[in-house]
Amino acid sequence: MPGLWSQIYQVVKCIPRGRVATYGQIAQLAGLPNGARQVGYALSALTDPHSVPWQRVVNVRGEISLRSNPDYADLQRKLLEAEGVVFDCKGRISMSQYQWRSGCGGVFE
DNA sequence: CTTGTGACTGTAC
DNA sequence: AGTACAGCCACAA
Repeated sequence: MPGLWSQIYQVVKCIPRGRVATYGQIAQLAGLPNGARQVGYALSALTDPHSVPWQRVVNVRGEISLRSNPDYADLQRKLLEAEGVVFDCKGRISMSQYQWRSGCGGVFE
């Protein structure tokens, strides 16, 4: 039985390439309807960034959040652009166009 | 157990 | 559009 954080990581891994998801969305899919902050905390505590597409997680406004590491924010944007995600002049993503619509195999739908 | 902190979100001004 | 505040949850001290 995986813990809540493992559940969060699992959901993040389900985000398809070229798509993004919000913290609240992931929280809900992971079983934490009000745990958006916890999702951020889980990602900040990520010990294995290599196996989790954390770059596909953004806030509900379509912006990159990263508070303590603006350095990583730049990396996140680069990675997303490499996947085909386009940022507008204000550094935001068109969520209506890129937000991931859950479809992890049937359970989440 | 209480307090502070954080990669969040929604409402109000 | 931006700023301020208040809920929210898990973790460290």
